[in-house]
Amino acid sequence: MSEAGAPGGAGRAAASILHADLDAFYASVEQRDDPRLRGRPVIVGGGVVLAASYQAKARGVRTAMGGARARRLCPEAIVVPPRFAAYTEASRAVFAVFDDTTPLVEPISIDEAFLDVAGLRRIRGSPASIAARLRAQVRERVGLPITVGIATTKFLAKVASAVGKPDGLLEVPAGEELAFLHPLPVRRLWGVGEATAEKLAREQIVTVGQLAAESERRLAGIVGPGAARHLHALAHARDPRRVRTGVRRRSMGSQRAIGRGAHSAAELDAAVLGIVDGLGKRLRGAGRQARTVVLRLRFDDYSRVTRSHTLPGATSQTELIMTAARRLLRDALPLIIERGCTLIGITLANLDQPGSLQPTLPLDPLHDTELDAALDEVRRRWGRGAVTRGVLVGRDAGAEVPLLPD
DNA sequence: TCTGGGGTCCTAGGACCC
DNA sequence: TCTGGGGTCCTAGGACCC
Repeated sequence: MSEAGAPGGAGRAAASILHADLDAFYASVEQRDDPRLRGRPVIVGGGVVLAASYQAKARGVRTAMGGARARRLCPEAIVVPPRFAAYTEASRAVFAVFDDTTPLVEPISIDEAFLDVAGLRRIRGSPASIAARLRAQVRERVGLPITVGIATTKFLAKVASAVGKPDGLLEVPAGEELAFLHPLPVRRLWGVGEATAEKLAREQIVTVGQLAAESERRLAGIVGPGAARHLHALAHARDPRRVRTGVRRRSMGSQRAIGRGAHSAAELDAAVLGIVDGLGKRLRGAGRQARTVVLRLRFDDYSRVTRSHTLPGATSQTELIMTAARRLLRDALPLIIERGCTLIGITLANLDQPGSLQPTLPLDPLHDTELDAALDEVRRRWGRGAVTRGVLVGRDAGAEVPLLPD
């Protein structure tokens, strides 16, 4: 089965999805800004490795590895603390290059994005030449190496950039998808992590080709029906997802490590307050509202739990979020005392889901001006988008007042 | 081997309503 | 008196990604 719509009526869509991925992003920014680090093994981060330069990767250092182990593997590595402001600025500059390339840019993270260049052939040339130019511009304007994968689908473009690293350009031409994909290990499939790879290995499924040869039904017995459908499709290079612009984040969170040992209730409360205060600012800065407050805890033994509470209506008010967070914290206190807490975090979810809050406001007698004032009060407290209808209680009890959700 | 901080998506059970 | 099925919402946990 092939996608319709290729120019000239050819049966198959040309490879025109780009996946652009900065190489060892944090470490590359450090090497760019400090000439002494160039060409040398660099590790960003102390406790764990946030990023490693390719010279450090060559020695076996990997992202998320513990700092002690990384230093053992590569004692001559230069360890530098992260400078998040510099990475944010570099990312902004790189995305400006993306935006100059095509209007169809879908950011995935601080250092990677999908770009759709299907409509640009006449004015900007082939996808491969567009990608080459993009790489040159990122190098010139931002001073960073970037790898671009080109394919007919998002997933294959992403795999292509991973295989093409570092500082490379790799196209999987239309028609050659399976030949490219099937020799690769299953771990390359999006959604196969350590746990899933192990389950598959127990069934002698190690390569993408071996996975593709299995029936979806059998896969479902190994990894569950949802994952089976997903992996089966990817292994056959089926991935209909479009490059989407304007995707909004669905949750916003912050957490901090608080060290081992006993923490007083006041300490925990202060930590949560600091986190919630920061999140409230971010939330309001983004013009968003949250309905669900999630408390995340990690314990001495690295086990984790979450506790959540959903508010009746969305809010961006620090006070309301903090009230919910405090309650969650109080309920989790016995667990914290028993197991020892080393990390505490708050995630705000259900962003911009208005909910069905029905506050009651006394209005007697009912005048329009009072109703308006009451609505203003509700909107001030709970956000403008939240108000969609009202119900009259008392005289004309139960009558609905339609309100425009402004 | 030791573990940071930011996210996404899926599953499953219970409550509740029709 | 005993009994359905479907749908939504909420909570908790797990897996995964960068």
